[in-house]
Amino acid sequence: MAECLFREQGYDATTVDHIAERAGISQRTFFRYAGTKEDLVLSDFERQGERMVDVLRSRPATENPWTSLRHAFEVVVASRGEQSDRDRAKLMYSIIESSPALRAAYLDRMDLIQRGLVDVLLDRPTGTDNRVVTRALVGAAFAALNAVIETCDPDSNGPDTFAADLDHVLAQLEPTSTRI
Amino acid sequence: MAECLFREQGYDATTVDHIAERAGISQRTFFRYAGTKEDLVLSDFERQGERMVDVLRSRPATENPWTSLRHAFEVVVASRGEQSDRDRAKLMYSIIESSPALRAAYLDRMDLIQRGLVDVLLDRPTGTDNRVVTRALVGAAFAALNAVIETCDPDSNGPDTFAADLDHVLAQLEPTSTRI
DNA sequence: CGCATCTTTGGCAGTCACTGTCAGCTGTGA
DNA sequence: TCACAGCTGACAGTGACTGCCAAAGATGCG
Repeated sequence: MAECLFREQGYDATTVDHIAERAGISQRTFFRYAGTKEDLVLSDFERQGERMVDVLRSRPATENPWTSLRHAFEVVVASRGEQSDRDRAKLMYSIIESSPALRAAYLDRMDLIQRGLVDVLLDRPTGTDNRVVTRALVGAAFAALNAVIETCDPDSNGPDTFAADLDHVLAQLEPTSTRI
Repeated sequence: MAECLFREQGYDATTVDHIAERAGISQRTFFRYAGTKEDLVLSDFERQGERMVDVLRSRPATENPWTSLRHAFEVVVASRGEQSDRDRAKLMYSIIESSPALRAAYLDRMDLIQRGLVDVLLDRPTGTDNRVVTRALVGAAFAALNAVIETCDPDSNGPDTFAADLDHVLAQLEPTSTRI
């Protein structure tokens, strides 16, 4: 819906009034449902984040955290299965990148997701209760994920290059002391 | 100046009009100089980022990137030398944490700094020109830095616990293939 | 069906950050 | 003293967002 407008005239140039009019509702109703103009773009990521937390919680507590995080990232990999999904993701990221405020909000959501994952890892009976290192570990894994998302060649992308790239970068980045 | 107001009544509750009035200038002049309300808080970090890029560029191109980044982070360590510096940093981070929008903007600046560091590393004649992995590496190092900043016990902080903590987390997080 | 009640919706006014424009003031050099 | 450049402030406007209230619609019950 609104994505079409964003794609056509850009995120910043599209006013909420315009979106509401196109949707056939009042501006007031728009804000009641969407919460925020940013949420139109970012709510998808938020939902992905929640699923990542769920997946992480479902992993065995004795599993290597790095491996568990890789499984959580499967949520993102899965969201890029079809070509149409990949096109949509590409569009979303180009919209996000087009507006500084939106990109900032996106990074904030990512940060919140990371905090959620950290809490899950700290809840494990095994493993350290070292918040700092766990926070850093999750941040590092996300750095790998975001690097792949960000730098992933947009076009001519084979079906599952994404998963392979992610695995490659995660392997390169795996901490020396993988068992923290 | 404005920090006092932020400390006293909170960031969001302090309007630009209020700040301008306290500074004895018009709102228009405020915006001409400060650019943005957020910049009042974040310009310090921006300057730190530039210095980090300078430091990284001054390191030998053959140096292990992880080590080079640690040297760049010395900028942050140095900015916490005195107790008064640490108090100020604590205040700044509490202000940032108090406003979602401000935290988002902070994360955005951090991201921009990382991109700057990535470009420096990619300019090195030695080393790979693998953007994805380099991006992830810098992100991982920043994850360590931010984890320490974020989780650093605010009070009863010995003089240079910060540097020690940072070294510890960076060591734990150092990628398996430290030489990428 | 009629009525009461709850929810949904829209309009209105207001706040706050931010911008463009323009007119007035200030300082500087000729 | 005059001309010109730069700084400053007032003003009006935009765009996201909120609180408030009244109208409209849906729902339940006798």
